Amino acid sequence: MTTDNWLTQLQENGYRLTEARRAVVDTVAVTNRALTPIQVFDIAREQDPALGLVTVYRTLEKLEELHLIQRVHQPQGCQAFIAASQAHQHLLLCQSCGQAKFFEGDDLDALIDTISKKTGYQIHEHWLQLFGICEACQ
Amino acid sequence: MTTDNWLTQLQENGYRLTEARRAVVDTVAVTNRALTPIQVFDIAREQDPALGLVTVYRTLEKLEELHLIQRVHQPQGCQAFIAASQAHQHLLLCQSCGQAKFFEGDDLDALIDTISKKTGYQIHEHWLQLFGICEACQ
DNA sequence: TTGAAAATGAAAATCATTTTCAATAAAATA
DNA sequence: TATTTTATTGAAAATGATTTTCATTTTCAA
Repeated sequence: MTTDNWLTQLQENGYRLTEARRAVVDTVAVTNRALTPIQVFDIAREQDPALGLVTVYRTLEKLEELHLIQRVHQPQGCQAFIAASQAHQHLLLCQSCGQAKFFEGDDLDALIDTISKKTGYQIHEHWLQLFGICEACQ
Repeated sequence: MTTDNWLTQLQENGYRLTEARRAVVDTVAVTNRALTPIQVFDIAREQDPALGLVTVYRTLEKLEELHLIQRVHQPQGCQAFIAASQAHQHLLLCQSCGQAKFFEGDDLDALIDTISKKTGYQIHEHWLQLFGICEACQ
């Protein structure tokens, strides 16, 4: 299970297992849409009412550092986080309900190669994100 | 010249031409890298020392609304703006000096079509951004 | 079981951005 | 050109998100 795996990872990296971290992990690991710190706070407090917003920030920071979550960039803002994709994948976001799906984007190599030759840039990284409407919302 | 064109556009949309706006436009229109409001402020004040940061924010807001500038998303933050591309283009950013170049990305249609069929999403928009090192910085 | 060290929440501090407001400047009108 | 209307301005205050500080609590290794 993702939750337990994340907790193990935290532990293996020298972080202690606490009620607050369990609540944050339980929240973010099982949600398939991007959540802002405040949203995580609101949800996670159902499990741990004593949880502080500061601890949410601190826990998200650690989860990001361990690449267990990643920041999601959107037109409305870039403060939200989501469980990170394992392999090199890209995000597809529903503009209606926020649901997120990851997909493979290896087809980009040719395009990147072309751009590299055309511009003279050495290209090291790429961001691709798709926005649309999921089946359920259509 | 881009600067004059932007000023004309502002005027045609009912906004007045002021020293402050000229300074902000002169700054952003000629810079080929993304600038944060504070950076715009620092540069534009050389031309108009009385310029206030608030006015920078307000002017950037109007320029974005007229699609003359666009927000640039980066790992370090998403507060920076750059002169917008005319056609549908994507950004290539130098991770060393920040220089930005636009490129065409029409090759994406096939990929997007595949993802759409695979996921059931209707895809309405896509973001693609490349990061690397420009020729001068290599 | 105990004690050192990490983690916590609350409050304060910081930083970016927005709002308020009285003074000023642009441009429409006379 | 002088006048008037109205948008625009900068400063200060307010806001909202995030970070830091700190005394207290909790975890976990010994």
